[in-house]
Amino acid sequence: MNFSLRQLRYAVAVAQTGHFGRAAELSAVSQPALSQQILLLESQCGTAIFDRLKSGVQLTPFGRDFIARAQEVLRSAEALEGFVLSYSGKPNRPLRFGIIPTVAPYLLPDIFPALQEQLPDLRFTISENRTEALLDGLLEGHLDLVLIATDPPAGGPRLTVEPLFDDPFVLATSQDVPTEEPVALSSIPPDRILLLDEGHCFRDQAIAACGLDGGRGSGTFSATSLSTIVEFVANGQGVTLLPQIALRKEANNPRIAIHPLNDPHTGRQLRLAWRETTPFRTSFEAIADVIRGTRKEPPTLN
Amino acid sequence: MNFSLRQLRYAVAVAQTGHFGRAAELSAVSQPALSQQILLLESQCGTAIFDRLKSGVQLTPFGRDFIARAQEVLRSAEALEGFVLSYSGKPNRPLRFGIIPTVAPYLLPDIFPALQEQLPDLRFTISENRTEALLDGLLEGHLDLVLIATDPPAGGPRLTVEPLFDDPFVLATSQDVPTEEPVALSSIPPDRILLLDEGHCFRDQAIAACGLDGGRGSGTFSATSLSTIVEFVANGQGVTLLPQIALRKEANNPRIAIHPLNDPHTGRQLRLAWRETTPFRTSFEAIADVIRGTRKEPPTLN
DNA sequence: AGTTCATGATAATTTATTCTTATCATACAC
DNA sequence: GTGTATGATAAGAATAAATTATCATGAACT
Repeated sequence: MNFSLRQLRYAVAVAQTGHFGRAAELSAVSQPALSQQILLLESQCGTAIFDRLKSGVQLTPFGRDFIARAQEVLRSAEALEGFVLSYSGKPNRPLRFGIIPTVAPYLLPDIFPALQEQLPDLRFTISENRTEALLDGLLEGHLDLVLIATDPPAGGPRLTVEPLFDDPFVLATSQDVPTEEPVALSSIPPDRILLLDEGHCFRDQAIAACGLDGGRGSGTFSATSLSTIVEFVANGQGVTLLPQIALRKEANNPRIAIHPLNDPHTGRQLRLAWRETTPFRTSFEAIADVIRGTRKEPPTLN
Repeated sequence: MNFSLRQLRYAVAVAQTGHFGRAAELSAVSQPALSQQILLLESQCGTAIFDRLKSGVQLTPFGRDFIARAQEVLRSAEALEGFVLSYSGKPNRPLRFGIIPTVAPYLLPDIFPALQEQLPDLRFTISENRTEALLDGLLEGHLDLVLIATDPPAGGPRLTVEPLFDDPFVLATSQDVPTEEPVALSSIPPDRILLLDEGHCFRDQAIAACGLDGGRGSGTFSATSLSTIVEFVANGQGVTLLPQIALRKEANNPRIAIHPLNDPHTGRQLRLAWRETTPFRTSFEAIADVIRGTRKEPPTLN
């Protein structure tokens, strides 16, 4: 009792055509090949499925039940095959694209139109979340692709990380604070530096860049967006680091001043990450290219 | 896209054990054999089903859906296999046994207890009908086995016919009709011979034995059982042929007389018939043996 | 750091399965 | 009869799938 899907397909073909020769043709094999498999199947069943009559091939009473159940097997096998086909190659559903909050508002205006123009077959569902949540979503299968600014930790299903470009940091102060440029981060009083909430990678990066003690929390500030921080800065409540990509939007604020840092390597690297085992690797690589392309074509303000 | 049940079974085994080696053991194959099939399956899918981590094997998001559907395929395949197993070998349901009316009341008292004793695993549903209806039922699948007294016609699914024993005919007359024995059938006035309704094979056989013109119907008689005919005979309305197996019952009637025929070969042969392609051939052959056995063991009267 | 162990992948070979072509057997039609 | 249609059978070639042996890699533990 060890039939194969192939045997079932042959048997159903015979049942449908009522003719071994035509069933073989339908199955794109020679008639003896099909005959042999049917014979084998019948011997495995211990009884005949078909009555070979001169007037044509008919189902035995056993065969009627057998074929009905065999069709059920084939139906579910076809459902599986359809699922696989729909999944492989080009995605047939919106790609779930997660982006960290310190990137999304600044990059999306560039990359979303570019993606729609250059990869019109792809659709997207964008979600904004912190790095950890994004990586979880990736591993759980809730997300297909994430844009982050750190190297994901090992452990768990492996990820492919595709670097996009570097994003240097600059210092934002209120307009009325005189500063010589380029600024040395070490010259800034630690308690003047405004940071995002815990959990934002940009907070950790800013802490590292300024050589601060991460454990200390001023506690009085709570900001989940750079725009909010910029408002604090504009009101003279302190200074902050900003990633360069944020400048086009945030530097419009006339009440703040932007200052380059004396260490030009202070910054972050933006990257795409996806499950190494994704079916959409090719699409993701194309997306990375498109995103890199947006850095050149529209000459950024900053 | 041409996966096999075997590949699906391997994949489900890996999903269940989370371990290629144990999955191979469970599937009773070597680990490389299973690995190869999984790899092949994944390449057919165009994407990975499993993430091979050091901490164990996990399903990819795609793999979760894939395995769920694969299990559905395997479930229906197992249902088919279960059906086949339940069908093959010993029948697991009552065998539908059809018997012609001129045999059933006379043979059943012998063979039913014998079958129950000698083949206790088998159960029966007995139905009484004329030959043509029985053969139809056999071909339609409503009956498994029939006991008839003629050679079934060719055409339609082929039947296996297993002869049981000969059943000679005798003449029944009313008690007050003096007759010299053995009787020559030709000596009987045709219009004195009482016959069963159309469609009973025994009617045709009696007509043939007496050399009558089958077309002619006396019209005034309508009898569907030999017992009724015997009552007619007892009342002096004519004579009839009786099969020997009927005598034990019918010859108890004190108002009739039984006379052997001068041609000892006049009679019928009882036979079992079943579909050549039945799964129960072995059981049917055993049944034939049991029925033949009943002719010897209980020494029949006359 | 180096060693060992566990685990899955890979390679080479053998074994099973499934195909193909050619041919046969049988019933039916004319 | 003779030809035609149909499914079964035979023999050998082609594929598919198994086996054993070995490798590669990362984790665990001296």
